[in-house]
Amino acid sequence: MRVLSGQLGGRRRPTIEDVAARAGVSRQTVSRAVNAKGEIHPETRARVLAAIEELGYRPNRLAQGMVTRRTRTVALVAGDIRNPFFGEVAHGAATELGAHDHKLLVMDTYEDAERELAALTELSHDVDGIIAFLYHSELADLEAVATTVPSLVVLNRDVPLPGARVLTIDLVAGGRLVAHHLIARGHRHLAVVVNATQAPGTGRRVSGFLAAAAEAGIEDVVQLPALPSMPGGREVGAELVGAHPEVTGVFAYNDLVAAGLIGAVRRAGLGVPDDLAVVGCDDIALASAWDPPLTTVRIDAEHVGAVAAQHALELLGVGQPAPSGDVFGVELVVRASS
Amino acid sequence: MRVLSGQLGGRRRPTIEDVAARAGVSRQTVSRAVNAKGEIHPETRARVLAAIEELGYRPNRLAQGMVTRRTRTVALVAGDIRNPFFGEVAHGAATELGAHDHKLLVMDTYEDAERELAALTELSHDVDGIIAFLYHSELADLEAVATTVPSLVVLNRDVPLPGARVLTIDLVAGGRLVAHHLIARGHRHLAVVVNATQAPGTGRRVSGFLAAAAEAGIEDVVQLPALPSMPGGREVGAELVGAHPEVTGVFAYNDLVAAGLIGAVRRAGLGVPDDLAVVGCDDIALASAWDPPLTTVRIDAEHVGAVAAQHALELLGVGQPAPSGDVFGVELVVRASS
DNA sequence: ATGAAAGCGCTAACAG
DNA sequence: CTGTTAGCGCTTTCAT
Repeated sequence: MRVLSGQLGGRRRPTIEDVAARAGVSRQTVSRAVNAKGEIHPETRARVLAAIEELGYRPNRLAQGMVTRRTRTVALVAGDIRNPFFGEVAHGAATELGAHDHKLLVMDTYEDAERELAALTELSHDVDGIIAFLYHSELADLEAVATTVPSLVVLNRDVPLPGARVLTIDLVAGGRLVAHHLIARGHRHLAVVVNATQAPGTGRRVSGFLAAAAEAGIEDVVQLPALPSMPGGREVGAELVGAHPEVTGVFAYNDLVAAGLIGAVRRAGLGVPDDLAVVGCDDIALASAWDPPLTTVRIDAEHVGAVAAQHALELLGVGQPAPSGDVFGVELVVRASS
Repeated sequence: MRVLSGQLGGRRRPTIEDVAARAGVSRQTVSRAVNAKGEIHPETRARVLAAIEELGYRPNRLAQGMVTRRTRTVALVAGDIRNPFFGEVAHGAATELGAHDHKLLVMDTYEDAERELAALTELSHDVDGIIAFLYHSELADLEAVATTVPSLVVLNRDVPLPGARVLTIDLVAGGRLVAHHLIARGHRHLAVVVNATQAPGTGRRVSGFLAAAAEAGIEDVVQLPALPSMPGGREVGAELVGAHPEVTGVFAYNDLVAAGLIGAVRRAGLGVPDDLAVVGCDDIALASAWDPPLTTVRIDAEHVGAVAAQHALELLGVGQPAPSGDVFGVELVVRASS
């Protein structure tokens, strides 16, 4: 007999069989009562429910999943849950999933190609659905994942994936908005922080920014690769000050990078926005509390998470259909950093 | 008799049986090769591994769990994953768990008593372990959870739970540090934001703060209940300005509350720290980017998450023993808001 | 309206 | 070292 470490008492968890015995019916009848499936006499049903209550019975999800092939679990695969943006997405998704008795699993990729694929591959066998912010996976790999997992929702990757939902945050527009804003304020020497984990010039927000700048006749935008985090922003801020003193306006990839960048720039003795205008992206809740309050591209992260979850659930045949449309709009929130 | 589903349409996921057939051995032998358990001839092992590779076999976690009674999943139950503090904890925990092939589930409680208990009860049947920031559960309920779930790690609740791990972040000391700091700077009229979801005067950080203030002869500390979020901080900031103009120093419960509070206070025309000194708690990564940079109680959230995960795993008999000791130290980081 | 039988895919215990 | 025998707890046919 095995002793389970950490387990206090010895009582075995009641099974459907125990309930059946107690109620004087068969397992199937209990199952019917629990799942409200198939015809069942109200009186029998009441007796079963009473037995369930008395015994404190809870269906074993594993056993259920074994036969239904569902785990009632959806995973969120994102760069780094420490980024409040993903925290907000996770919150929105978890809330929506919870309303339909599903749970949320989180997995960080660090936007690393290998980790991203490993996460998808591993999860695809263990969860009902995956909601993923993807940056590196090859289409062939994604197709394999889409075939394996019952429900796949891809954000930020405009790939053709039949059977999956491909949702887009309109960051091309976001990037354009930032460029227009900076140029309208008279800035001619621009820089943009690009995600160091991605190919140069790639990424929706960056390409939108570059396109709008080019249209305005500004072709020589400085591109600064950085990790999409506060430390990444610090490094790139120092570099900007040292190597590109002519730049007066920068699009900082996201709010975290903006925070680090602003700190570094000030430490070097320059002022924001006077010497350098800084614009972020995401509009995390705290962006308005900074010094200075951050100009940034607003994304309704919780809404994105909730809608992504709705799509995941719809693909699983649970809940109401998700709203139609596959692009989330963004807007520029002008505060004091630019 | 087996029903074959592979012939016509989509390819069926290979099972251990398929691998066994392909390698010309029994299921048990495949199992041994996969789990590196029991003696197995190296040559046989190689053949099995080859078959696994060719078929792209991955063990079904549900079926495994069915017999091992393990899901390889640990849950983090916390107030609100939108709070970057919990994001950092989640990241630390997920990283540690991932290193041992376990996954992290997240569930928010909003620090609501009912949700907290519901989360614990539901999860206790579905995961191997629970790491929980708890605020409301009765001891009897916790004992029931501890009995059900194989591994329970409780943070922030000093309750006797044999078989579980009860870890403490030394927020009593944190609260004392804040009081000493404020008093040393000459503040005599103090306020403290208390968690509106908890009983007044309760909570480690608050009681530490009040105790140290009392020892210094300050008994009439203003207590302001608020939700532990930025909106909560805004409300309480407005209230502070309107109803308690004599207060010159406030301990804001956590960094989010501090952010909201500072915003509200400024909007009312007062200066921080000149008119009001504000101290937060948690030291989330962004606290140093604010206006002004926030004085706060530093908690190494990622470390807390990682160590909590180590305890959870140790209770499950996985990985190395967690470090001894059950209290996480804190320190006061003095910046410019006080 | 209810029950009986047949597994889902895997591992533990015991043979050989 | 390897195979055989039993289930884990549940739902899905198919009877009755």
